[in-house]
Amino acid sequence: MSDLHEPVLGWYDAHARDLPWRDPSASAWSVTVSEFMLQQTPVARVLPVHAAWLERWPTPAALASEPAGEAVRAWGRLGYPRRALRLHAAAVAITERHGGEVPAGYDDLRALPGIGDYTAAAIAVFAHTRRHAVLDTNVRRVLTRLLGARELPPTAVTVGERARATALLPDEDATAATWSVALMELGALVCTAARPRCGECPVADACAWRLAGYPAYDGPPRRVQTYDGTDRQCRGRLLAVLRDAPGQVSRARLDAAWPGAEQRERCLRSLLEDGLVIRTSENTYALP
DNA sequence: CAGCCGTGGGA
DNA sequence: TTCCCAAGGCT
Repeated sequence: MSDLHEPVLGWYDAHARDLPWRDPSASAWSVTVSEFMLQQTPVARVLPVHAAWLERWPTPAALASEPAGEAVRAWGRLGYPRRALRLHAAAVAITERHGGEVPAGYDDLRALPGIGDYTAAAIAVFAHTRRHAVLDTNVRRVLTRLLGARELPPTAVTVGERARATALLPDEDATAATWSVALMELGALVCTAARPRCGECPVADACAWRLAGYPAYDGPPRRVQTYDGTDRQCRGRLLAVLRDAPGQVSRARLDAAWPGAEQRERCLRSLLEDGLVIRTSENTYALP
């Protein structure tokens, strides 16, 4: 038992947020939906959409029985709407290949659309209490500071990071699961990317980064993605028109949503290629 | 594998 | 106001 376990688990017990997908009664499907929605979207914005989603589609089969466009519409403004498409596709696969039950094994989960290393581990651990390292951006930042004496982790997960995270897992499955969610929560609430609250950290005394005097990040520059005027913004505008309309939308309505014709054409084409939009007639479009 | 894929809120 | 994100995945 690492001497980090007790203080971190104790801190989590006292300070963890009461989130619906963490409730003991939460289904594996609820956890799955939350993990898709939380991919790059803050908790506060996920909460209401997650509740509405579970109310409408309490099981994977319920979602799978509806057109993918309904998932895109219900996704609302969470961003990255391809996630809605992938969640719908995952529901279909779960229904067809796993009898409607969210699989518990990492490999089965990893094979589902929209589920990468992080999400497969998260569902296996948080929904099925499996013992597996969960390496999200929060956990990576916490462990990098605590053990690596650096401010931020490298761009991609390294074998060393994974080995350290795995070696640090408590022996018991349930304790390991709580440990993983506790590290995530610590990263989200205390060991934040900017302005870490070391005064509130249960393992500040053991933190290699703090003990080294908080050396500044020295890796490759981390690019800030621009947004205004990009294809992402244009796609967002076009899709918002489709989402907010009950049925089909005329080409003119879409044209009015973005000024640049060339960029608008490119983006509409890419939305069609992604399957987020379908053409319903010569001059009308709709959600799939 | 670096770049692309949305969005709205906090500092 | 402007900047910087926030529980990734895919190609």
